[in-house]
Amino acid sequence: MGRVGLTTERLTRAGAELADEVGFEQVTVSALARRFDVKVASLYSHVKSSQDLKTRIALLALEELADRGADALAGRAGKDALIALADVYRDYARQHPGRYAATKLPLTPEAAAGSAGGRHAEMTRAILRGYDLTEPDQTHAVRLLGSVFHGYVSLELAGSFSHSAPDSQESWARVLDALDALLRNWPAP
Amino acid sequence: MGRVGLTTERLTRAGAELADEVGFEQVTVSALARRFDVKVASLYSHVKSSQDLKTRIALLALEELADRGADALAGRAGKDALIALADVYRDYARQHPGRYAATKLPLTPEAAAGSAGGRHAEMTRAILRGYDLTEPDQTHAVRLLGSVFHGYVSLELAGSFSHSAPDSQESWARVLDALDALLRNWPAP
DNA sequence: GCATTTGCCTAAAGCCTTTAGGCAAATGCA
DNA sequence: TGCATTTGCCTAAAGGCTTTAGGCAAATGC
Repeated sequence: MGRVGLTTERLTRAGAELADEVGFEQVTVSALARRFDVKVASLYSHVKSSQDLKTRIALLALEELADRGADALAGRAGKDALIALADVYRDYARQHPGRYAATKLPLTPEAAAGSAGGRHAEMTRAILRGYDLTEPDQTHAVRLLGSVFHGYVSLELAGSFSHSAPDSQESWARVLDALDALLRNWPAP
Repeated sequence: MGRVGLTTERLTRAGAELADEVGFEQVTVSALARRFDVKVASLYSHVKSSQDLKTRIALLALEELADRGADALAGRAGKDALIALADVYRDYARQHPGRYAATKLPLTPEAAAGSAGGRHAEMTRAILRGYDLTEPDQTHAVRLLGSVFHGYVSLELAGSFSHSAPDSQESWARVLDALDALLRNWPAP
């Protein structure tokens, strides 16, 4: 057999596609080898371990997501920016459920440091500049927004909102309305 | 070897303990067999599969959590109730991380139907009776609260809030203050 | 053109899941 | 109490995923 041209990069991308197709949990070095029609052991020259592969997929997804967020935020402020960033997360999760799941993989401190995690936090802070919050409330608000985005998208993806009225899309819009109202009217301690 | 007294019930409870010790992902039929000092195959008379075991642990955790919630809600209303239920989730997740992770296991529709999931939704609705919301805003608010509880607790458990000031405990309190304010002042569409 | 590097392969060990079939302890019933 | 049945745990075995070691041939570099 000739060479297929395996690469850490290609394996990571293919792993991300595989995750979207079968779920992040089901991403396996074996499945990836099958996809390239190559023996399993061959992959171990390019990724250290199954864990390493998953971490790389997570880092890729975090970067993609941060890139989309940056695009969406460009030129927007206030509620507009809030909705834009929120929709980036939700849309990404719906379009790429496996990759989105990957972003929730617990990272080692070193991996986290080299990840786009910081960019995500920074984007949320950027949104809050359109509101009138000072520290420490700004940090509390960052955490609240992160919780809502992550929580809502996770629950929606798990189907929690799909078996009752009203439509999840409608709740999403109203939840963002509510968050905007809350940020404009943040309670004093 | 004599009989150890394996039971679906005992396996489920031991599985939940194991989950809290090593993580829900690491709960394995093999590990459980080791814990009972019994051969792996023996467990298969009591649980159908590894998936079945995990589902049972998830259902157990959902029940425990609902029980705690019901206790906490008894005799409380308004912000008091909100904080009480929120703390139940957060405390449970901190005391029983493996069980908490189990509650996020995607369930089949049948399993979900027989689960305490309905009680959880009902408890959140009960809290909202202390505020002045009518449908469909009440449902939007239910989804928001669920998202915040789930999202905050997940992120906190993943360590997202542990490497920066202020303390997560403080953010939690202020986030609940903010939610209370929001519910008292829910924006019109 | 030859030496070195690189890429994928075979082999093998270890662990997890799951099914099949067996023996002995517990239980139930005369 | 004695015997039959059920029940509980065991051995055996097959199949899948992970990971390491060592080998050969294609690609690369001088």
